[in-house]
Amino acid sequence: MTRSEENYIKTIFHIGRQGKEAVSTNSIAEQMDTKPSSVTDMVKKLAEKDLVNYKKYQGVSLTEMGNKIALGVIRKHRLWEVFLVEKLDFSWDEVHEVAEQLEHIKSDKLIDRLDRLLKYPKYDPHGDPIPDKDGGFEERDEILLSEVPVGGGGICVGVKDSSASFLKFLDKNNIGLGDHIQVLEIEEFDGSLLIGIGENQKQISHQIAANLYIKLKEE
Amino acid sequence: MTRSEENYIKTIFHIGRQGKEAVSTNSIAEQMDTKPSSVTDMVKKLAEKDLVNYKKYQGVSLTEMGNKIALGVIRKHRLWEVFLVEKLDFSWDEVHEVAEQLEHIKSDKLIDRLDRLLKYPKYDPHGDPIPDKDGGFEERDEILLSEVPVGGGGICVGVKDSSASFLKFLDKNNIGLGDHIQVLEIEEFDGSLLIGIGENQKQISHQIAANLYIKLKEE
DNA sequence: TACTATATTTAGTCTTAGCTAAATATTTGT
DNA sequence: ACAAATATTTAGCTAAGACTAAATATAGTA
Ligand SMILES: [Mn+2]
Ligand SMILES: [Mn+2]
Ligand SMILES: [Mn+2]
Ligand SMILES: [Mn+2]
Repeated sequence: MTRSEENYIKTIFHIGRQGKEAVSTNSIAEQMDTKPSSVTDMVKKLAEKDLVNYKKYQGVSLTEMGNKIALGVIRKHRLWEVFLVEKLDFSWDEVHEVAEQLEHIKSDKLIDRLDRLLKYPKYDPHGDPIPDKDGGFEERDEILLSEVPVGGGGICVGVKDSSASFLKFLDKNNIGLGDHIQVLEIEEFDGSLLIGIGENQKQISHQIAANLYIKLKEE
Repeated sequence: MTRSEENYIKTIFHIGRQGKEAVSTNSIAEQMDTKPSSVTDMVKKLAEKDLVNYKKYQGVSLTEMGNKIALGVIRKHRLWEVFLVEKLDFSWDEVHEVAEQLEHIKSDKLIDRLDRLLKYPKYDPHGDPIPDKDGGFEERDEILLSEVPVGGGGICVGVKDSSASFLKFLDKNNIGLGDHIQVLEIEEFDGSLLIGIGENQKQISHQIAANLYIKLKEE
């Protein structure tokens, strides 16, 4: 597997998660910041290697093998992100780019030992689950803060948008993973929310709420 | 800098160390397991970028800039090797291949933090010095065990050949960095040596002795 | 249903980094 | 000093992975 092939497979996996129809050529091109024609070329090569199912004009989906590889790359990406934060004191908005490179390093032993060093973490710094060696996931049932009704609440366990700008914004506003959040009011006018976070209260836009995952309080 | 360019620069640096004439096309090709014609192509490109001095048929040498880059890559390589051994319990014969990949990861912050995590090591697992951020070296005055006269000795501080097979051989024979070694006898016939190592005595071939660096006892 | 807009593929080109075979320069031995 | 051996470069080819422009298929709409 070349670096480029791995990036395609990973992208197809990510797009495929939400909405389970076949993934379109254009959506891959957009996500990878490349051109549709380049995608077509690569997709043909991946189909040749039995990593994707592909029928001209009908989009593409991962085969069993492709899925396995995607999960392997994602595992590496997220473990490296944990490493950068836990061992090298990177902040959560700095890790993605570096992990994008590190995810392509080839050594099973390296990744197993890294996993051990980090004490087998289940989630990465953005709250995304880390597949285990066999591709097994920890599915957490979580809900976007924007879906929580007034009076409800829970613990903030992840972000949907993990762009540096969003993450920095959260830092600036003292919102982080592990925080207890209550929805106190929802504004009719613009959908903004008044939330209780720890001891404090804050007004946040709908946009923000739509990018925070909440694990509802067990009852 | 592409990965390939970095590898060429690094190789030119290493060959240039021993014997300070210009480095020949063929020697680069041999070292990199590639063809002389490919080397010529790449060397032209590097000359274009002012990383090497190159005159047709006259060999090649690194410019100031090329030297800087070589030292940067070597620094990364050796720091990663230390990381693998110290933090992930790799053995010294397993680290090279992985470091060969890791040395091309691009992030100044990453390498600085790694350096800090490892407590600013001065030498890698094979006893090779690690350049600091500015390319500064710790030159140690060391000598091959094969050059030590009978009666002399010191501490084993490095290996010249760091192939896995040699390193495994040393492990098997309980010879490692930090060991105190005395030359007790040198056999006329085949140049083999009787050495005192710690409390024990051992017979080793000239070949072995010619690949162990010794720091002579201060007097 | 037919026309138009959009999505996708094809054809042809480019760059990087390799290769082989042939040409040319340098070095060595007599 | 010169011929032979060796080293190096040039010329031309290849594959991966991109791109643009043109062709074609699909989808949406009147
Ligand atoms: Mn990431
Ligand atoms: Mn990547
Ligand atoms: Mn992440
Ligand atoms: Mn080393």
